[in-house]
This record gives sequence, C-alpha cells and structure tokens, in this order.
Amino acid sequence: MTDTPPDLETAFAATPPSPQRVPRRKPGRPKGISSEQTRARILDAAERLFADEGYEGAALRDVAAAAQVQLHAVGYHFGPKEALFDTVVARRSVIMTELRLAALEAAKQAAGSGSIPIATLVRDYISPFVLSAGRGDPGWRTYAALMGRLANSPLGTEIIARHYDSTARAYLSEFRRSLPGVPEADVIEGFSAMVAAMLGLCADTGRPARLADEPGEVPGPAESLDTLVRFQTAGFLALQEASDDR
Amino acid sequence: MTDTPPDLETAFAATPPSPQRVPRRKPGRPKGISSEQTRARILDAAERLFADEGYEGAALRDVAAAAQVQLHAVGYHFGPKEALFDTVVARRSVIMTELRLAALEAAKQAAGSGSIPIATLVRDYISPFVLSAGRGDPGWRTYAALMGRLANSPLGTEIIARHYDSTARAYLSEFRRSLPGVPEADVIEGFSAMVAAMLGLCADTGRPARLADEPGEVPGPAESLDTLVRFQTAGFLALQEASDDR
DNA sequence: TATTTTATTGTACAAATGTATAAATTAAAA
DNA sequence: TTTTAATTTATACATTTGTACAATAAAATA
Repeated sequence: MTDTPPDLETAFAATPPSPQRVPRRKPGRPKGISSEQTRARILDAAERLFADEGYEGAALRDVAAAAQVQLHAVGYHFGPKEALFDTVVARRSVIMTELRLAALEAAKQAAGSGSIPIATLVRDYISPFVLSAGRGDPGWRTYAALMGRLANSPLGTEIIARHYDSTARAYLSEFRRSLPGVPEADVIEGFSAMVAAMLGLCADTGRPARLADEPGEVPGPAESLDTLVRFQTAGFLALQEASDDR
Repeated sequence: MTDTPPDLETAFAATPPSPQRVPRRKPGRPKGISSEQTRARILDAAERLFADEGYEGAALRDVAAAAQVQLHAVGYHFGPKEALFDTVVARRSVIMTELRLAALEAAKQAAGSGSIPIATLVRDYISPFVLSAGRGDPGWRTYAALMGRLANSPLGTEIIARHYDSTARAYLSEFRRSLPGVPEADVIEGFSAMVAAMLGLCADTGRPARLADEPGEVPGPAESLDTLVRFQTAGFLALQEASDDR
C-alpha cells in the first residue's frame, strides 16, 4: 500500500516562487514613484502567490521579491500578513459588488412590480465574475483562482462572508421572490450550487481539459457562460416544479 | 480604505492546534499495539489538520501531537509530508471509487442496451459522497471538507486527478451516451458544476446557515441530497434541450 | 536461543518565516 | 526655509518547520 505513483513528485514540486533579485536602490523615499504604484505591485504579487500557494504557503518574502520590493515594504503598507490577505480580497470585491448590485437594480426596474426572471438573476450574478475572469486580464484571472481556492476553506469562508455575503443576501431575496413556494433552504442550496459551479469554472484548474477526449475543444470561462447560465437556471426552475407538485 | 472590520481578527485567530501532551512511554516497540492502529491514528489526525489548516498550514508536529505519537513516527510510517498527504486522500478514495463503480455497473445492467437516465447517473455519482459525509461518521465529514478544500487548488487538482479522474471518465462516458447531441465540452462543464456543488455542500462551511433568515431550518448534507440531485439533473437535461433546439 | 527486523522515544539542525528595529532619503507642510 | 511625515533599504531575531540521526525495546525469524 501507499505505493507512490510516478507523478506524485511532480505534483508537489511546485513553482520555485521566482526568487527574483530586487534591484539595488538608494534607501529613502524614491523620486518619481508614487506609493500607490508600490501598493498595487505588492497586491498584484500577493494575489498571485496566495492563489498559487495558499494563505499559509505564500511567504511574504516571495511576495516582496515578486513585487520588486524590499520585505519590509509589505509590512509597512499593509501591516501583518492577515491584513494583506484581506486587502487583496477586498480590492476587487468592491468592484464585483458594484457590478452585481447595479445589475440587480436594473433588473428590478425592468421587472416593475413583478418578479425578476430566474435566468436574469443567474446571469446577473454570475456574469460579472465569469467575464472578468474570462477576458484577458491576468489580474482578474488570478483573483478568480484565489476565490475558488477560498471557497471551501474555513478561513476563506470568513473572508467571503465579510466581503460577499451582503450582496448574496440581496440576490437571495430576489431569488425567493421569483421562486414562490420553494423552501428557503432549497433556494439557498441552489444558490450555493450556482456559486460553487461559477468558482469551479473560473478557477481554471485544467481538469475539464484533462477529462475531455479532445482537450482542444474545451472552451474558456467566458465562452462557457451561456451554458453555465442555462444549466443553473434549469436547476432553480426544477426546484420550483418540485414544490408545485407537492 | 483597508479599514479592518472588527471580526477580521477572529477570522484569522485559528484553532491553536491542541498541543496535547504526548504521554511518556518507553522507547522501543510497544507491547500490545499493532502498527496499523498507530498508522490509522496518524492518518485521522492528518486528515483533520489538512482539512482545517490546509496542506502548508498543517504542521507535522501538530499531526503527531493530535495522534498522540512522537514526531518521528509520522515520517517513519509515511515518509515525507507529501506522501502522508497523498495517503490521506488515497485511503478513502478507494472506498469512494468502489461504491461509485459498483453503482455504475448496476445501472448499466438495469439499462440493458439503452442509456442510463440522467437522474440515475447524477444520484449514483453524488450519493456515496454526500451520504458518507452526511451520516454521523466524523472521519468522512472531515474527508469531505478536505476534498472541498482541494477542489480548486493547483496541488489539490493534481491529487484529485490521480485518485478520481478515472472514475470521473467512466461516468462521463455514460453521461455522453445519455445526452446524445450535446457537445462534449458542455457535458464536462455540467459534470464539473455537479462536482463543485457536491463538494461545496459537503464541505460544510456554514455559509448556507449564515445566509438564511432562519438558520435553524438549513438541513445537513444528507437531507439535501434529493434537492441536489433534482437541481443537477435538470441542469443536464437543459443542455440536451438547448442542443435539440439548434 | 540468537539474530534480525520493526516500531518507538528523544534530540538535533539547518532552512524558512513573520515581525521588529535602525537608518537613510525624499516629499510635504509650517 | 525649517520641520515633520512618508517611504524605502538594510539588518536582526525568535519561532516554527521538515527532516535526519542515535538509542532502545519488543516482535519476528532463523
């Protein structure tokens, strides 16, 4: 037993996190560079390393090196590691939240006194994330991978709660209005399934390609959006039908 | 910006991983205890800590302490940390695989020359995992949390591939037979969504309860199985309908 | 019974890590 | 212009961590 398969070693032999040399500079406040640029570079590097190595696995030294910054600059700008992590998540969560709430507001307007179609709710919640991760921007791709990684971890759940639960509740409230008679627990279960599928799609682990007979045919997240919306919408509607039959 | 919410601290102040005292014993091979018991205790403890703290976050010392074993016993029985991790995953994956393949074989027999109903495929793949995690056994509950955590991480994806992709391919093949005309990429996307929802449900992060108006009403994984099957089945069928309309 | 193997305990260590301190230099404010 | 605040370099340190080595005693084998 415990026979170690041949590719175990490669699985664990992760990226040697690029010990890039920090260019030698004079100490003291630099001439041109604004601190915002430095902060952004650090956040970008932290985002990447947290996504690749996890919270515990990412070393602040590697973050600093990847950001072309001295170690202490990280602590100076963001405080302890925990705060850096929280800031990384927060930076893009505010954008995501804004997009989602704006879409929800528009859908409410369009629906007037009626309820919003399920397909609209699904699409409005999912598409900001999927399109951000699916279009070229490597920052958003990394962020999506990080969020997927956070999804089922204890620490990640706390952070997600802090930054995303408010919006989730706003959507859930409309889902319930659009699914009259369906028990709250079922709506939440559907919502959770939808979020899990969204994160899994955008985490971009390469598993779909590995499972496919023709890996070249597997599209990226953005191209899969319509399929995802269709799938999840049908799931919600099936809950409605099941409750009608009772 | 970066205002630190009041509950950030509690989020990161994880469990001080129980530095239980290892009882003083004589060195040398112990009298009654079989090495299998020791191995099982170590695996149980590792399972718990990997699930709670992640691969990087779990320290072998804490594993040893939780297993009531000296540090070196861990390395002696399982080799380096990577191998321990792999063994933890492997131990229950063989059971899960057996259950799933047996169910698939039975479904094939029942279907004869026809194709297996989607609802059957969904249920047969999902239920061994959900029921194992949902029934009381704390070992399986922990394992489910660990697998959820692995799902979207680079390392986790490699390990899952090694232990679960073969079974996944067997099911995917039947899904495709039961969904004629649906592009392979769509079937895989649906399968991925189903797995993500299954893992999210069983990871048991407490998010559903936190999102609910009446947290007491949110059932456990086992009670949610039927809802999950209904939701995912409808999703697959919607892919079929969409391809028929074209 | 004599010898080898197995399964422990106990100690040690080099590498890595988060955090803190000191010094230097520029920008901004008074 | 003088003073204060901001941002960086450079170094240090106590912990933690994975792994290795040495010793011991029970079990298995010859």
